[in-house]
Amino acid sequence: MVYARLMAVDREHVLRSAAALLTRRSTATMDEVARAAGISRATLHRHFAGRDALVRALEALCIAECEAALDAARPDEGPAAEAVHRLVRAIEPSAALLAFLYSENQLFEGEQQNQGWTRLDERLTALFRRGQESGEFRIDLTPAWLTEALYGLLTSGAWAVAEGRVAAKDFTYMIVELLLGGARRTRTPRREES
Amino acid sequence: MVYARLMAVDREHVLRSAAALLTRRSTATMDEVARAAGISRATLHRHFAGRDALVRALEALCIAECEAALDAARPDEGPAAEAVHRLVRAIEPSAALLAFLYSENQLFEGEQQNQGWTRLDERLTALFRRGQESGEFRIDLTPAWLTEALYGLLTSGAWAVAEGRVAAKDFTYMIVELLLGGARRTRTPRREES
DNA sequence: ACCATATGAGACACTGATGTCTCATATGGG
DNA sequence: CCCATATGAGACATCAGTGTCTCATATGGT
Repeated sequence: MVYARLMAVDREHVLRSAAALLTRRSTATMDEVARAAGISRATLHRHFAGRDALVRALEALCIAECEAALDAARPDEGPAAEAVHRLVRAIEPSAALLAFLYSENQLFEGEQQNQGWTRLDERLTALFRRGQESGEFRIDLTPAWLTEALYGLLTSGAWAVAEGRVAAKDFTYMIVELLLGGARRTRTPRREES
Repeated sequence: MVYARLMAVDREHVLRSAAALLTRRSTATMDEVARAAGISRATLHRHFAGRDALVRALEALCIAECEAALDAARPDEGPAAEAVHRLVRAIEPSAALLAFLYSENQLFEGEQQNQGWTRLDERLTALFRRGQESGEFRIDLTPAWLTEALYGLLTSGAWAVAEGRVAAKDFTYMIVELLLGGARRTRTPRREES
């Protein structure tokens, strides 16, 4: 297997372009995915057994990215609010892919869904819980709901940016400010801007 | 056409059960949709030319419901925050259907998408803008983003309830409080509870 | 130059869903 | 009772996407 380097098509690039395409049109065909990656359908099939395998690979990629973002955000350090801010900033590049997978609800109805999601949920939930216990966050919104809401805002944000309704540079700010501060005008409007 | 009353299958019921099913499994087949409504596939086809027509009908239904909810919420009366609260409460029964259509992004990529959505967007945007001009809402989050975020939170909320992660009775409270007040604990924690 | 491997192009069968049709039956008004 | 209509069941062709295969060609080490 010294010839492994002959593999001109790198899996990473294929997954990237597939993510970019499926984010826009979630019903794109395998042929379109292949062409978007600049390869033939046959080659695509050689790397990913089928559409299902491709989506699973994207799922794994997204989970890995989200976990990496979570690691980089150091969720256990400093004020929870700032940790959330770091997290959103770190997860932004993965938001579009997350939005695609979020709408692929068939991923979660099977008997054996990727346990990576529940691990992510737990870590996010823990972050919000920490914020509650430290007195930073209100306690009448459950950590589970805050986690779910974060997912929702990330997907909405990705969509809004893709549609041109929100400037890409405002992505993090809009999400963090809404998630933490809400729309009501009462206190600490800005600050901790990047 | 005196025999119109012979129509045993009422369109409304079919749309309702289709919405309920597609909300859970967005890839449900026409046969499943028919069976869920208690009719045969042939009859379903007699009422809706095809799957596309069915989704379009659901889209129209959802838009009508949302507009009715918006009307009932009296978005131009009283404080904008309370209007938002009334709106979310009124739109709650349609949230699941909204979530389904929201993920059906093919609806928005065609050249001629239902203009009802843009009308809804405009009315929601106007509500948030009114809140900003009255000094209730902060001005650094654009009305367009607040509108998009509301959609996102509604779909997340519907999903969370369906998954059992959030109690159905908390739906409105969780969404309104997060959208208006955010997660940060600083001021006016509860109040204006239903 | 040689050779192993990866790729592209295309053909092919298969599958699942869709849309259309027919016919028998049930329903309800006249 | 008669008849118009709606429905259910099923057959049927169609179609798009998928997965598999073959073969010719390109690529890049040796």
